[in-house]
Amino acid sequence: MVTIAEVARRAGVSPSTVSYVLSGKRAISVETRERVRRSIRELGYHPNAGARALAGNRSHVIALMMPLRTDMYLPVMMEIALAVATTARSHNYDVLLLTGEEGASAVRRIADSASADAMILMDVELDDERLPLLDEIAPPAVLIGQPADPSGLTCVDLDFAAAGASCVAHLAGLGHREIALIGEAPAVYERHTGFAERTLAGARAAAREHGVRMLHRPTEGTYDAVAAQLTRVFDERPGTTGLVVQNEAAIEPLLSLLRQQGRAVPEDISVVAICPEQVAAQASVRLTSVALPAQEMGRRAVERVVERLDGTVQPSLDLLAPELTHRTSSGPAPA
Amino acid sequence: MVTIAEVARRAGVSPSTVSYVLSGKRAISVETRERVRRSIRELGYHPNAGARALAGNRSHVIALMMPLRTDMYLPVMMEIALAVATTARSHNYDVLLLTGEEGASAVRRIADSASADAMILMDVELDDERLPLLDEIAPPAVLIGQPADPSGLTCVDLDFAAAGASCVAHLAGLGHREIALIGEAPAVYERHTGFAERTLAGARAAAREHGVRMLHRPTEGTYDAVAAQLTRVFDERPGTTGLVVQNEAAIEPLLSLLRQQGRAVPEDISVVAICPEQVAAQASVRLTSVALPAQEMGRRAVERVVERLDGTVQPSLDLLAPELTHRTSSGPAPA
DNA sequence: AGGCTTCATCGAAGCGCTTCGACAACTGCT
DNA sequence: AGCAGTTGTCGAAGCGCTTCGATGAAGCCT
Repeated sequence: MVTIAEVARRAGVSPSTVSYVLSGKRAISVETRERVRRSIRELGYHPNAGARALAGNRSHVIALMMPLRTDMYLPVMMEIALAVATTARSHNYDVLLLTGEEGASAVRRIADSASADAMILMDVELDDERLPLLDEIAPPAVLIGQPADPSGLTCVDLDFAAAGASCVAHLAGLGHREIALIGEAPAVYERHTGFAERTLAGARAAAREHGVRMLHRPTEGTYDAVAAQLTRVFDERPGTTGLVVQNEAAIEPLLSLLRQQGRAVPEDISVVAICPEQVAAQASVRLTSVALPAQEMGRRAVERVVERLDGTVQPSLDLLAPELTHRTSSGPAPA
Repeated sequence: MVTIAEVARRAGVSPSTVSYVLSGKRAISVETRERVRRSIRELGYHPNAGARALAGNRSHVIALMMPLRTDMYLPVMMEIALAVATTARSHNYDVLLLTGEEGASAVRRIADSASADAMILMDVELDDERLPLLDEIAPPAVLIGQPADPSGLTCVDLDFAAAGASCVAHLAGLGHREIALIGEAPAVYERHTGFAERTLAGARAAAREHGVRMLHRPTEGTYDAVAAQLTRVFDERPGTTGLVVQNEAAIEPLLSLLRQQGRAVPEDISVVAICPEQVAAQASVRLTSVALPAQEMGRRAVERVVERLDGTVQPSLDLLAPELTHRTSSGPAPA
């Protein structure tokens, strides 16, 4: 194992000088700096992480806590996690992956053991059990998602209310007067998941504003469940000409069912989805959609973390504006 | 911050005694042990990770390296990652998440800085650039996937050759005589990804053995690409009555297309997939499938790591036997 | 009873790094 | 010429833990 002492010896300086070259916390002459750098390169030196954490009081690690529920959105979560990890690396942090399984106690453990300098909590729920703990611990936390009361917290999230509204506005602008929101599984609403409720609220408000009638139908992602909900929609509101879908699993079944029923997209019925770009672009119909900017959220979360870590910025709510991309699944309402 | 010294003082013992209670490396009387434990509990003590790593020469961290390519299988990777993390926790390890982006140099960095006691490499390719490095570093590595030459390495993987074979055998057993393997994207084969090639080889061998004719058609996961490949299959071999699908993205488009073409599943055509259980069970037709045991692989990988870490076991190739579940998408070949 | 083990505990060293204060060598004033 | 300030470097302390050797007490044998 290569130590800082060996690097120092080879460069003809003291260990502390090497440390200062590495951290830049004191001025070092150009020649010395270069000599040290060369020595580091030639020996392939990487500072011992434990020693560095102990002496420096920072671990150079960001903890990433998965949601308590991992029954859904695996791809989205993975995308966020990858974005967090790569962005973190670009700021010289590593990422510790914590599962929801350990629950709130993981927050305590990581904080107490100084395993991480900061934490990112994914997919926080409106009333997340981990939140009260955040006040009691030293390392700053950034939330992906939005709890009921985000005051005093640093949050990054898509503005789901605006996303719901923009889907409705899009359809209204195309002349649709009766629409339905095909939502997440009922369980998601029952546990008051923030993003689902905010999307719904945003959509309802927009519907009111534009004088559009809107049904809300939560659904499981299975083919049969989607079929049942779709039938209900058209039974109750035969004049429905627009669908907003916020349920990744339901998308393909839905398109497939419409095809089977002889309802052409977008001639007879328009579909707007709230889902990852990739899903929208790869679906059997190229879907008009509001993107779920997973990567962007991961990236921003890390940037908020870094800011908190090396400046004294205020906690803030960072809502990404939804971007609706018009593809081929939506068009003017049939006459 | 609570230190071991405080725990010791409160329990009326020396710090070293507390350490021995924690590690169990020396005999401690029952009363002392209990007193120390109580003290730990009451103070909410968690050992400082950095100090522990430095003094003990083990970080209690397992590094999980994502594949170099992350363009695919995000849900599967996420499942593996979650299984790795939870299993690791149950053995008192944390997991450091490394992206492929950093490439092979991440192996060096983690080893040199002693950031992890072991590493798990996901989705290794036949000729993975990270492999040569593994010989040069101290921490043991476990691979998920199988390189060209697995000798001397500890690997965990589904037995894809057997998986391919069992799909073909299943169809052959139902009387099918002409089948097609709808595979991953061409790029996957071009870069010689192990699992895709082994599946193909296994399927081919089984086809030969059972006297079945088999076409192999790699395909992108888009609707249009699947449609094109499907057309080609039925043009070239109108007698095709069985499909093996190894391409998650292609599944729904495929089922949807068959429906549109008026080919009933499984009356006219049988479909067998190699995909995660959940996908097979939630598809628009309940698919006969060989499961991709993501969780099991993650779990096993950690167990191999732990074995390597605290015993001296030999490197080994751990191939999971494929399990084919018969659902409603496959049946007797039409007369 | 004296010497040997065994058991339970302690004290101190040291893991590799960061950081603080000290200091020598310059610089630029007056 | 003499002094204050600046710049570049060093030595040493100390971060909180593990572990090694030492030690005292207790139990066992002859």
